[in-house]
Amino acid sequence: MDDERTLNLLGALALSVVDALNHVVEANAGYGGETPAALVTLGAEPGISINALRQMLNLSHPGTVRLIDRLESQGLVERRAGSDGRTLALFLTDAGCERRRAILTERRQQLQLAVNSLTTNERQQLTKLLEKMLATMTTNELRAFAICRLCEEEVCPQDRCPVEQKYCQLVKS
Amino acid sequence: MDDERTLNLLGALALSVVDALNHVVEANAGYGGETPAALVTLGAEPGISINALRQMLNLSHPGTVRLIDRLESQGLVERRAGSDGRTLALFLTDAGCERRRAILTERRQQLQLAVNSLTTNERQQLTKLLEKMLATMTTNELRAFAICRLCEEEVCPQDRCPVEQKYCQLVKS
DNA sequence: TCTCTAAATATGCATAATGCATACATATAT
DNA sequence: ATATATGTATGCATTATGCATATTTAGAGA
Repeated sequence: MDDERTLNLLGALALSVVDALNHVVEANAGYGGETPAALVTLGAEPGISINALRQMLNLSHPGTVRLIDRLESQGLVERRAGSDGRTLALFLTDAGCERRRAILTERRQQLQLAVNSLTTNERQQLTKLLEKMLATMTTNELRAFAICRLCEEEVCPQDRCPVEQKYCQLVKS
Repeated sequence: MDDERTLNLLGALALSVVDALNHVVEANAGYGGETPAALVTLGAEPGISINALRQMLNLSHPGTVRLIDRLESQGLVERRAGSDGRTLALFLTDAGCERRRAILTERRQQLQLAVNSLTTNERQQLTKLLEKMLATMTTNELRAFAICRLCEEEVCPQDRCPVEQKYCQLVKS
C-alpha cells in the first residue's frame, strides 16, 4: 500500500516534469511531438539518416520524413547526400543548432527547479536511485536511444550513463 | 557539472516513465493525448462540468468538448444535466469505469517495473525525495490537479499527498 | 550483364487531437 | 428588463502522426 503510494508519486513527478518541459519548449519554439527530440538527437548525431532517426524517435518512416520536411522548411535541418545513393545525411543548420541549445537550456532550467528543493546529500541519493531505475528500464538498444533522446549528452560522459552502460551489457551478452 | 548530470538523469527517467505509460495505454485502449487523464479524473471526480475538467486537463474549452464527444460516442462517458441549466455533469459509464481501471492497472505495472530495482530502504528514500520535489513543483491549484491527473487517488490519502498539502498551504496564505 | 530483391526515401490519403473565433443558451446583476 | 457573465457547442484550421504504396538505388545471383 505504501509501495503503491510511491508508485503514484513517481508517476506524478514524471508527468509533472514532462509537462513542464513540453510546456516551455512549445511556448518558446511553437512545436511539440517529437520535434524537439529530433533537434536534440540530430545535434548529438550529425549526419545520421532518416531511417536511423526514425528508430531513435520511435516514429514511422513517413512520420519522420514529414518531421524533417517541417524542420527543413523552417531552415533548421539540411538534407545532404549520404553514404549511399539512397541514404540521406541530416545536419542541423546554424539556426538549428541555436534552437537546439535553446531547447536544452529550457529543459535544464525546468529540471533545476525540481532538484533545487533537495540538499546536496539528497541529490546524491537521487542520482543513485535514478541510475538504478534507468538501468532497469533500458531493455534494448532502441529503448536506450529513446530514453536519452532529450539529454545534453555533453554533460553525461558515456562511461557514466546508466543507460549506455546497460545497453553495452546487453550487446555483449 | 555533476549536478547537471543529475538533471539529465531526472529528465531521462521522467521521459522514460511517461513514454512507457503512454505506450501501454495507447496499445491497449487505442487513444492518446489527454484522453486517459480525462477518464482517470472523471472517475475520481464524478459529476464535474466540462469547464472544470478543462482546467484540470489544461485544455481549451473546444478541445475538451471534442474529447468528451469522443468518449461519449465510445460509450465511456455520459453527459447529464448539471447544477445549472447551462452546466453539464459528466459521469463515467460502467464501461468507462472499467476502462479507467484498466488504465490505472497498466500504469501501476509500468511504474512497478521502475521501482522493482530498488531495495526497501531505497524506496523509502525515493518516496521522501519525490515528496520534496512534488511539493516544489506545485505552484498553484491548477498545477496540483494537473500533476495528479493520472494518479490512483484511492492509494494516496489526501493528508499525505505532497501536492494536495502544498496546495492547501498556498490557499491559506 | 541482367534481373530480382532489399533498403532508403517519398507521397497520397486518412485520422486523432487539438486550437481560435464565434455562436448559442442560460444565469445573474443592476 | 436588459446587459453581462458563464457554460457549452460548432465551424474551420492545423499539427503530428500512421498505413499503403510508389520511387529510386544497391547488391546478389544466374
